[in-house]
Amino acid sequence: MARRPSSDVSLSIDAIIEATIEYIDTNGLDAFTMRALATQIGVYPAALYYHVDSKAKLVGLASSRLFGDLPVVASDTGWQTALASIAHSIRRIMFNHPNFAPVFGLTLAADSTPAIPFIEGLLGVLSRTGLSDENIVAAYNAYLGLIIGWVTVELSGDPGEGDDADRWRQGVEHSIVSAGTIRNPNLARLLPLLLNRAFMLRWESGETAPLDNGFEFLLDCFIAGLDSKSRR
Amino acid sequence: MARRPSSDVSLSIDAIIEATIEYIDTNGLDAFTMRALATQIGVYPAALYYHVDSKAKLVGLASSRLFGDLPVVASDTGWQTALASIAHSIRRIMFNHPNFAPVFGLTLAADSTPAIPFIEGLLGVLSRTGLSDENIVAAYNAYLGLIIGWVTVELSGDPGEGDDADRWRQGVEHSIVSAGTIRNPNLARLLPLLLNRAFMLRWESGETAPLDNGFEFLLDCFIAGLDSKSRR
DNA sequence: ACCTGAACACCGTTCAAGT
DNA sequence: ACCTGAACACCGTTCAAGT
Repeated sequence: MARRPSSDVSLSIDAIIEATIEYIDTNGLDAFTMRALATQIGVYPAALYYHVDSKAKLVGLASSRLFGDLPVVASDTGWQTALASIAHSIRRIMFNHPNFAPVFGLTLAADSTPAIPFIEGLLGVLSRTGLSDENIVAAYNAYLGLIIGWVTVELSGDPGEGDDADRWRQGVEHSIVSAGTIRNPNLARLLPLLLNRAFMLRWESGETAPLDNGFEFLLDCFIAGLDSKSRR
Repeated sequence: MARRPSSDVSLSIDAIIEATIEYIDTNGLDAFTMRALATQIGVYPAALYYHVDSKAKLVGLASSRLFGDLPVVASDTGWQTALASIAHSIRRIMFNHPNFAPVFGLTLAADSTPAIPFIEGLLGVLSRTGLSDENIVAAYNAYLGLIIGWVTVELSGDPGEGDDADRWRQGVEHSIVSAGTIRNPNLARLLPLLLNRAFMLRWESGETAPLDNGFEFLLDCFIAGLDSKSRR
């Protein structure tokens, strides 16, 4: 309850970022407030503002930090293998911090200086495709946005807990099933495969119901398409 | 300033949703509060809660509404053309409401009953590929998540206005340029093509600096990859 | 049924004052 | 330099009371 002045805790921007990640991981993004973070650290809320500009920037810093130690890929593998490997690494990181899903996109705009070794490595892999420089940049954007964006929506939309969510779940299921009639033959045919396993037709987020098939399919298509483009 | 009891305004869930879209489009998501919305409508804040459960659900309803009238694609075109056309339609809708970027992902989890005609049409297009039912579902998820997710991150990360943003922009540019040295040869070579035109290396969001090349490249790769998969 | 008016329990952020 | 203590200007949401 009472905040301890806690002379043993030395505040620093790094410690604040680490505490932010820990708090959001365990309590969720909605529960994250500057006051709650201050209480957890054992300090007055205003103390945070000596080290941090605003709550929004702090969350952005925490999100960027998560991508800080991306593995640098070995340079002796084929670029197809490397691209698949990097994609799985990023998705794994995001799945390790699902509560950050709504803000992962911010990382792609924030100051990414610490990610430069990763960027350099990725550009190196893409350079091995033999594409033109213009197409390498296009492929870089296509690839990064595809991973971050796709997994972001995969992890989005958790309805939360409680009876309210249960009623919501049943309502969604009922409205979908009752729509799969003669008017919607494709929906009716695919219904068993779609229920809670497809975007717009699910009631769980990727955290509890990952869409592995969809992600692998997308990655396969992208790499295959990149391959056919590079051979031209 | 003073709220008018305004006997001429009849409140309804539809009117509230429309007002929400208008407010967020013009003032931004951060500025959107239940109190501000009430003031704009000319009603007391508590009045909104007679029609709406919570602010979060209202924003979700507004986001879903934006996708409510997606064009149903003609059934006589090739599936490749249809997929490209639908993708561009969705991206256009999202670009018409860039302030909704952080919540577009919610639409893919929310109750999507009004979107069922669109879903049925998309499943019909994908059925024309000749893929197995399992792969049709995988392709459905790959495709929808790719569009919504990619454009979401494309539109994310606007740093806002003001001198603060200007200093941020220059700081990002400087740190990138100074990193493009002998240690990072690929970054150095591609620098002119990357600056403000690539994820993690830009200081404008897609709203002011769209990444058309990246999106077209991704769409091309996906459709080409889907094509090669369907021929097997 | 639908809205008012006021209140409750919070927020992010600022700032003088301490050390 | 770094944190305290208190305050300011807000929030979302609830609820009795009105009509």
